[in-house]
Amino acid sequence: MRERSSRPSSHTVDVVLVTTMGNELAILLTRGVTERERWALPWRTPLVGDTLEAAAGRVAEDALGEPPIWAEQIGAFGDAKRHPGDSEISVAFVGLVPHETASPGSGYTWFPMRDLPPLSPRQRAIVEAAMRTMQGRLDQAPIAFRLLPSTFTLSELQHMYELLLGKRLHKASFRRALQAAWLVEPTDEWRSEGRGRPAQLFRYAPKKKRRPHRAVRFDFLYP
Amino acid sequence: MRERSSRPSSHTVDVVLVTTMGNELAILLTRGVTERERWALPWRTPLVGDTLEAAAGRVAEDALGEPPIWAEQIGAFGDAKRHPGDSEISVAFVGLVPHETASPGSGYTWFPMRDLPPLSPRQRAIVEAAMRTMQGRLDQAPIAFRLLPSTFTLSELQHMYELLLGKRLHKASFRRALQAAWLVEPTDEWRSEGRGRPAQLFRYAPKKKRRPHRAVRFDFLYP
DNA sequence: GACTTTAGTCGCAAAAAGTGACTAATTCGC
DNA sequence: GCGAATTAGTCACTTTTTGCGACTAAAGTC
Repeated sequence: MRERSSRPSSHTVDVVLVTTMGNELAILLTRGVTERERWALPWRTPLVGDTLEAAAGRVAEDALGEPPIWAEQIGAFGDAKRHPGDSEISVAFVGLVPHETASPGSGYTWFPMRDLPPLSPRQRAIVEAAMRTMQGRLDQAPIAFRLLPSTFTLSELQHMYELLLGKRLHKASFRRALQAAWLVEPTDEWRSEGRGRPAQLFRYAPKKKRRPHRAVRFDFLYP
Repeated sequence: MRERSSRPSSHTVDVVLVTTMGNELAILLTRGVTERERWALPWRTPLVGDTLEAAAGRVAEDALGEPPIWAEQIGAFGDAKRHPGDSEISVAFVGLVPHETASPGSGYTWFPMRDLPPLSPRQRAIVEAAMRTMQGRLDQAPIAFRLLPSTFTLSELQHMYELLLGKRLHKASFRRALQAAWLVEPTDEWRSEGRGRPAQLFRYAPKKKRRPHRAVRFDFLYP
């Protein structure tokens, strides 16, 4: 092993772990090791030879005892803003975790997105980017399905999407898009949930689909 | 200044500088400083206190004498794959440069995308990601316009998009999308380009637009 | 003047998206 | 038992967007 490789890393892997808590999104925070007075995203310094993805997975397992059902790199964040671990740059990831099976270890707490404690400027930026990245992936990867049990009602699925996207969806449109994408198939079970008509249970069962063909759309955004 | 900050960085900023050469895309490569036998993406170790964006701009200026007309971070790349500079991770950027005004410094050469020399696995991955990122931004930011002179014909603009996207576009659809986005306005000049009807010159002149409202689309891709 | 070449536009058909309103099956209050 | 309330599921209509062929316009070539 070369000498340079044994030098401590100047970058950390910071992970935004997102889950659903009741009717809103929550992210996992921890009391900073070095700065005990404020909350911070879970992070670690990657081991030598570790891939970034592996390091992110390890952060999640340290915090929750299990890996996220989906994770993706957001990017590298490093500027004048201070980081709790004093690292020069943070390579940030966003990961989704089903709330039922994930039990935070000691020192870790779920915070609802609507009511986050003060974070460092860099970490605030990371959290915002995490939400954008996750929401942008929702219609490109079937990640919402894995936050639900293996069978679910279409209303449950729609509510999951609404929660993750942070906006209401029209029932008929949602189901139409779902059908067009060939993503779910009905089971022969129904679930009666208190009042109202029982709902049919579906399972995630994607079928091959031709790639949609599209030209330029000039969807320029003016924020 | 803290002691830790004066330690050399373990990350580099690698930049994929893209330009148009004749009828195809080209990227800028340089003979590696440490490994002279192979070509590599231009890179540098960011100065202490530098933002990543600033470092990327500096790389471009070192190589071409001017900053890119657009640049965006692709992400951090760091795995088992070897990097010419031996850095643990590379924070990669993609930038676009108009070919006319950019003159590569000594040791730098434009290579057409169709005919790249052997690169390290990590840098190959970076180049591929750079293209995806750039192409994904084309309909979200007016970056193609800045590769053209301040006035241009719509055919020139369409050819630029076709070059960057790597696919043909339908003329009428392209112009319709352009009109809907309120991005260009006609000048009162016309250009006669040899044979064929003279083309009207346009300039980039964006007007405010309401944000398009869209629900979930389930455009899942099966690669 | 006929032909070629490039620019620019029209208009239709098909597909996709937004949305209100309907039917269906259940529980609750009485 | 029966109507109101509640949730599920579907239909039908309208509007918007997209793909694309075909047309007209203005230049050069021979």
